[in-house]
Amino acid sequence: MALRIFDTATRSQREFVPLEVGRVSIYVCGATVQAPPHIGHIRSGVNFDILRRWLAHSGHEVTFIRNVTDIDDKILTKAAEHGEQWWAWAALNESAFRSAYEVLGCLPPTYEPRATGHVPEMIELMQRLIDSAHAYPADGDVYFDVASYAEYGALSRQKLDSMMPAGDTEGDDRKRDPRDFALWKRHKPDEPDTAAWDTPWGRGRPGWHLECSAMATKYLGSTFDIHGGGLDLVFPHHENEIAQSKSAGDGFARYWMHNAWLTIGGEKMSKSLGNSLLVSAIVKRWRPAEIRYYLGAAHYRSNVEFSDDALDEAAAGYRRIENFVERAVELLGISPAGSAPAEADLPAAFVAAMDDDLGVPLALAQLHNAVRDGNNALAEQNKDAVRTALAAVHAMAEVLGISPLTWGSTAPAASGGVVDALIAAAVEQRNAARARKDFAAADTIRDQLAAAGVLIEDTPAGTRWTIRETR
RNA sequence: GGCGGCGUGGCCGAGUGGCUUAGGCAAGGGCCUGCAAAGCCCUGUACGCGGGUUCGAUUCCCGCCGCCGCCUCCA
Repeated sequence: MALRIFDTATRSQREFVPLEVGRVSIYVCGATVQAPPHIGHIRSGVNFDILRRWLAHSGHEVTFIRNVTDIDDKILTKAAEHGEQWWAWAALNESAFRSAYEVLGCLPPTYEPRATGHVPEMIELMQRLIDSAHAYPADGDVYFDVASYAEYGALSRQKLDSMMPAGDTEGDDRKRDPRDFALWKRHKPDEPDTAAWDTPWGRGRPGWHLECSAMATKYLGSTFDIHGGGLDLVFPHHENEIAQSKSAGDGFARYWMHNAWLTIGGEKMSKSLGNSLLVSAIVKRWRPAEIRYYLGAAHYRSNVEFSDDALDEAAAGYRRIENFVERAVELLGISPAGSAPAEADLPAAFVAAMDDDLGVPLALAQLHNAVRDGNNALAEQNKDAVRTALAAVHAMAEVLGISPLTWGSTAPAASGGVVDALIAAAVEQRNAARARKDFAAADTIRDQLAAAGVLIEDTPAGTRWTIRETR
């Protein structure tokens, strides 16, 4: 059975068949770097990272492009507000985005192109559109002639006639039709000189939609497999990309995937609503692997309502997996840093769940079942069964990007020799107290260690201890 | 006004015309433990409201209510 994905264009599940056997090309709309990332942005990153991992795991060589929109109206205005050059402001936020993706375990894109680095490609695309009468220059602006593309509105199922009248009125006096959208915006006197590039139609800067069409086809070819992004990009952004690229004669994306929201108080988290929770704040309260578990656990097309309790719960779920893995590694004597177990065949139910439009919730249930099997094996000290379970757990978790073996743990050895020695000494004293049945003394030591963030567990194999970050 | 999504047990969150009613978290009971912790076993009995179709609907159809998204920058 092969992967089936829900294609926004058809509003139905379609079997995924790549253009070229064994290779997959994916373009995901990344950030407009006008502000630092909030966790909703990274949810999208995690969702598409899981897609990518699943495709890679099922034997595809994946080319994954995530762009950076580093020039637009808001970048200019926000940079000005902060007294920064627009390019410095964009670079600052771009690096915040990149590190947020990285911190939460998203594999780096194959290429991460910036809009400002692809002006020649955009000019070339505009020229093709003008030559074929799908676009027209108008006093320094260049507009796409929406009426020239019969399929306009097909992706979003919008009819031009029934759209709200308001919309983007900028340049209305120069547009042939108020619904035409800007491919290129002429330079305005109050904007920095550095934010303008020369074109055959005058100096100016790219419109939002043009860059993605230009960059997607540059890196992936005129027809590619999957185009992704957040649900809010369906209209107008993706609709406009399709109009541009197909009018220019490109085949463009074959499947469209859109992730739903991280909501807060029932509403979409967004920069403009002012209800954003920045990644930089969240990572101070939960470990990255726990946040990753939280963001990835729900189906990508479901809204996820943010709450502290929900994140605590996700953290508990992750720790359940982590506890098993740590104890299994101890029993088997594998060094956590080094030799990960050989990859096991994934359980059929896990594969079936993932193939069903990335059914992570059901796949995660399989992972937890394997953890339970592993815990039972651990209780019996059955090394072979533990090894099997560990391999399965790691293999499944790795697809989801939440394997404790990859994330590393708060394992004792990581804390350094001196701390290790001190804790070991305390544990030794406690065990001596227990041996002479002085439980009051033993419990005092345990409480003191707990206050310092060291948790003690007495197991059949002896006392083990772990350091847990307190928050 | 147009287009679209959602409403499941204490909570998060899957799923399905009946059959075995996911998984996690929390709760209660038990096992284990000096006591814990971790873990394991057992328990809860849910599908917004009103109709309809059906032998049977949470699942299909119609209506209603509520919430949310897009149509303007937005993952």
